[in-house]
Amino acid sequence: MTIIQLKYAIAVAEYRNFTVAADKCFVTQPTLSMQIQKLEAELDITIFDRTKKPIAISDVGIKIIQQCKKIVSESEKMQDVVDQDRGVIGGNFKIGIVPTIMPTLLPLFLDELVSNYPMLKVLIYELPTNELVNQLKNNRLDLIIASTPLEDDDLIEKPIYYEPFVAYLPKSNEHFGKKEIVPRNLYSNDLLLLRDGHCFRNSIENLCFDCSEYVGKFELKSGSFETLVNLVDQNLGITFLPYLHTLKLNEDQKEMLHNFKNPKPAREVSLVYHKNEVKIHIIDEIKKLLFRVTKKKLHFSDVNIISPIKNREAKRFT
Amino acid sequence: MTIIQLKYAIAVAEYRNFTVAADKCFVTQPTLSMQIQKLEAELDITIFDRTKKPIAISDVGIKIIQQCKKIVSESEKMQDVVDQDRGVIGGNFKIGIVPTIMPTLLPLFLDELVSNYPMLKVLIYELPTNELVNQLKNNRLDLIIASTPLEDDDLIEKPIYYEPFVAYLPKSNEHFGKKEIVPRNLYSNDLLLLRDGHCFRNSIENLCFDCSEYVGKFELKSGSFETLVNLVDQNLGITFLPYLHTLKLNEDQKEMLHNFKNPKPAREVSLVYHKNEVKIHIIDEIKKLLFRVTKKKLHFSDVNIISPIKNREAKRFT
DNA sequence: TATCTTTAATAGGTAATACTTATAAAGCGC
DNA sequence: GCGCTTTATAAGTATTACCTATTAAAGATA
Repeated sequence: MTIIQLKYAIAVAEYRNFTVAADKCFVTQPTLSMQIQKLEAELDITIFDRTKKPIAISDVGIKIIQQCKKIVSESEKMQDVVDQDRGVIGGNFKIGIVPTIMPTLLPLFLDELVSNYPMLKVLIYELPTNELVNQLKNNRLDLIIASTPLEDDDLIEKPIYYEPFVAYLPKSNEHFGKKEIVPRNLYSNDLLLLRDGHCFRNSIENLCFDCSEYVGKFELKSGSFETLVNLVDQNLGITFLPYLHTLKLNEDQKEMLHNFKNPKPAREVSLVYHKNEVKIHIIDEIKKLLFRVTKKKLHFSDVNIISPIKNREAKRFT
Repeated sequence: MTIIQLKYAIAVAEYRNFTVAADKCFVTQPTLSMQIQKLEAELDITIFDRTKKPIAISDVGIKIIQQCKKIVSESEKMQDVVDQDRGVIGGNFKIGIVPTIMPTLLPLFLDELVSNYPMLKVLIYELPTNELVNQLKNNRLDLIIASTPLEDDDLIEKPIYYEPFVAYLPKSNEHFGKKEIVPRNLYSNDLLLLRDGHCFRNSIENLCFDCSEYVGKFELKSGSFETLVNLVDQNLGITFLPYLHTLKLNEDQKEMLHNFKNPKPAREVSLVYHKNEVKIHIIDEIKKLLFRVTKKKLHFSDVNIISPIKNREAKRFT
């Protein structure tokens, strides 16, 4: 059994086609076919059912391919170990970011990251928190940026900034024009939120309302803050926006923003990575960069940190 | 980079000698030397400092060897995946057992296990709980038998039996001869325990006393229940014995046993394994076997389960 | 210091194997 | 049936993992 054989098997599993897989592996089809045959012979199983179109993977084959991926993934970390020892910032680096953080945070650091480290190939993935954690634990991501705390013993969280929520109220709302808003004074059935599955929704639910039984006037399948803002503008309810999202609003819209009373409700945005992460030196560099670019824009201290996990109390940070 | 190269590197790291390592790998010394050189060249590092006697491992080499072990360990699981699919009970199977469970439980099942499954090579290790958990998480053990709950999200616990504690009191003790004992009526400074580090000690501490500040009359460096029994026989204090340990006492000693009042304090003894364990079908067989051989001897139901983790309350099991 | 012992590296040759190209065979759509 | 696609097989080549024999270097011993 060689690592190359495992890579070939993974390729066939992915492309369901020996010829294409061989091409992607930069070898000829017979070479790949023979190596797969040898692997199957050594393990005394059939991984692929070649009679099916496209090629099917046997039951045991599915488990074998999973194990192959694990081995190949670990073997690819060998170079990372060396790079880390040398302090080299290079190779592939996969960052996952939750959708509610992505649009405002990514533009702040991506350009500088890629130009500072030309050897580094940065791959960005936008996924919900649970999926990010899943991928991180399965070594398909090196780092995630999400709302914390996540309370997972395998993961390390390094908070980058605390981002307060700002209420976005239509002129008709009874609290419009007030200098400071208290979360619990708002009515839950006015509240417009992103679709469920977003950790942002959990945060808001922890903040003031139990929305679990609240169906709402709308079911927002594809949720973006832009949509929510537009709905509020049409007088269909109120919403909460993370502070960074409010910076891009136009002047008319900014008049509808209402700060919460201190301690402001806020989300904690952190770098999260596996405790055994090999590329820790790269994460350190990204952490420094993020600290630098966010501290100009985010300078809030007296905040209540809202957990993205359901039914967790807020923690005050001063 | 081949898996064989990684195995060679691990062997050199273990034996600190190319010639011996080559021998253990069933190849000649030049073969092994050249493969190590190729690995070092590919990674562009030096793993071994050949000028030192015995051979030294470089700083980065230590990390590399760790990674090598991970890859080799995962690659050896490939056959386990196949075996599991076929339901084959074979190959190496490493069981770790805590010292306080080992002497009474192992004789109950080991013989049957090895004779039922002649293809299975069982390796038994006796270690304290924290070390067992550590080895289990690092894939050096397949299964551990320990006092639970351990409260670790990565591990699955399958309770096998509940073993009550029995008080072993000298004739001079004020409770001697009483039909039933209540834990909290005993005095902590009479209590003889095994050395710290044993989870059993934590269990007892959760049971009735806080022994953390209690130094005791003795410091028992090597702790066995036999020693404790002998000390009690010499009127130097009292002790608690797990029920199975009391079965081997002689008639005179059995007179000194005193049952606790229901619900009896008891420890929960479980199979503990990693949630991603590949050899789950072997564990299932062992579980069935253990259920069968222990249910004859252990039939207690109204017990208080004492946690091996410090400062945890007992849970009643009826 | 000279000699012996131990151990790793090197040289040169062989056997195994991973790869190539060319071709055959099988399955599918028309 | 015919052409198209895809995998398996055959035969040859290049690579490489391995061997034996030898050299080189470092320590130990006299």
